Amino acid sequence: MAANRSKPSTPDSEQAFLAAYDASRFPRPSVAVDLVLMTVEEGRLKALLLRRAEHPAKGRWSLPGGFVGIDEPLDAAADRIVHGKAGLSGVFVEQLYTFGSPGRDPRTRVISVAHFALVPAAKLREVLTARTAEPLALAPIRVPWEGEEGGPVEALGPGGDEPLALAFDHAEMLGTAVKRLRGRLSYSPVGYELLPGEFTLRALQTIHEAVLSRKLNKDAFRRRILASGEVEPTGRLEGDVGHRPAELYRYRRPQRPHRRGGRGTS
Amino acid sequence: MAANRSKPSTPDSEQAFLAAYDASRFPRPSVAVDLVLMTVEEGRLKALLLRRAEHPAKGRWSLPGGFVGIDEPLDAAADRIVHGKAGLSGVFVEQLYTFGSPGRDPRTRVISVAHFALVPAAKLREVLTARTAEPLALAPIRVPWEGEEGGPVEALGPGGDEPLALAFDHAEMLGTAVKRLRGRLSYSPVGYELLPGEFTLRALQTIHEAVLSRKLNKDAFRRRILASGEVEPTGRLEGDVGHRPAELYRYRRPQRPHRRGGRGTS
DNA sequence: AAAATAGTGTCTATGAGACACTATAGT
DNA sequence: ACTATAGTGTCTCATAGACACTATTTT
Repeated sequence: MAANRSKPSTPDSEQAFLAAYDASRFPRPSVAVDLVLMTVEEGRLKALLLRRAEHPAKGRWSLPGGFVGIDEPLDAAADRIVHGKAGLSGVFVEQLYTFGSPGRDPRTRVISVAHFALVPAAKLREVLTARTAEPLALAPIRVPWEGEEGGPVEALGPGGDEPLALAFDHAEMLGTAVKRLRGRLSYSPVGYELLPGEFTLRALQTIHEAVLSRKLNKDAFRRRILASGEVEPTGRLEGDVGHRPAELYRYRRPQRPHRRGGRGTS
Repeated sequence: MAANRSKPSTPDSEQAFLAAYDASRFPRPSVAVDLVLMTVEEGRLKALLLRRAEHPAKGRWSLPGGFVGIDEPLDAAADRIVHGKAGLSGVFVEQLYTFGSPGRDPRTRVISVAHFALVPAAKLREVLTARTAEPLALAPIRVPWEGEEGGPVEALGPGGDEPLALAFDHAEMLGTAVKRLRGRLSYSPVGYELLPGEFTLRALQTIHEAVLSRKLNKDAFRRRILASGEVEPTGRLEGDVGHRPAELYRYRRPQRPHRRGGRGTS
């Protein structure tokens, strides 16, 4: 095992063990936060990527991220990336998984606490049009597995077919995010985070279908959503659609289900 | 924000951002792994705790843990704690959540990647009897919330009613572990990790009931488990039970569903 | 009027809870 | 024989898929 050399000779002793791992006497890793900013646009699941202009992994595409400040909570770091990098606010952010293989970053030992964020397509698209100077892309995700099997996924280029070269272990991070999102969708009202304030049930269904990569039954979907009580009709109808307009609904937030962590910092 | 002082004056630039966070120029946190070793014994969910003999949090009870070696993968560190601290092998270990509030450890900034592990009661009880020198306890967990609501939980003393004083944010870690375990149980064959190789369906049901903190329907439970194909009869019967003995079953591992992380390292 | 999608009613298949019943080892 | 639990068969209820049908707006 990798840690044997730093292990004391009395491995059964808690005190000796902790003492041997005295934080000030051993090298510490860097800790970063990476963000999987996801949306659904044109019926496809997409994620925000950034082309790396510098080494390491120069020219490859990576998730937005940054190192965690020594006095900064993890969720504050995640919010900082979301705000600073993308100018977004009020989006759903949740901790995802921590990636810590030695060698995942060639510079030094970097442990990255991946987060995922859900943003309505229009909001995320604004970021791209506002920041044309930066090499940003809203890349469609191709998921090579069914259900919640898991594993790395591909991000596709603007053509929509050729996969992009991803930096570090970011294909795995993306895959973990998709897996989590699929799991959430089944029992958690997380689809609304990807929609504007008012939406049609058809739009909500499209979100679900894009995330799950499978068609859903229209009738059963409507019944299930309406029965859940998560949604309430606004009385208004969508307009300009060339056919019968659907009613607009809004999400009834039960008690602000956006869990924005906030363990000690604003 | 906590990180503003280390933020460059051009926050829109990815390159400047990363450069400003150059890992070698800023203080790094310590990274630890803490383990929630859980079992079900006498129809109760229990966790392994350790009484801290030294500062900080001297005299309080804490989860077994340790710092992560600079070249050590996170899952290897978790295995090391499980093996070294408890002498256990072949148990189910899974990454849980990363806790990183500044101030959660009074010594220094410590970010802890919590893991949870599932161990059959007999196996975990052996550890306690083998290591009487160490202040270990297998504490019943009292969960003050329903379903998968989440939140901190209490660990109870040997009397089974008075709560133990827990160190750091370990009540939250325990709560997160219970929440995860409850979620898993519904759709993942994780209950078998808490049982010996052969078990009766009644024993499996007891596991489920203890984890979920609610009674389950006997008939529906049997039907569901048998229909799942996760289990196969051994043909043998339990013995010495003062009534009709139940048939013993064993878990049919489909393709070794124990996911033992292993991201790049053996 | 035609096109296109919104929205509703009904039938069916499936899975869980409820309940009653039979089966069997130990005392 | 009695007790306690194992194990089975059947009914009912809730939910999802399938399908047919009606409703309404734009062109």
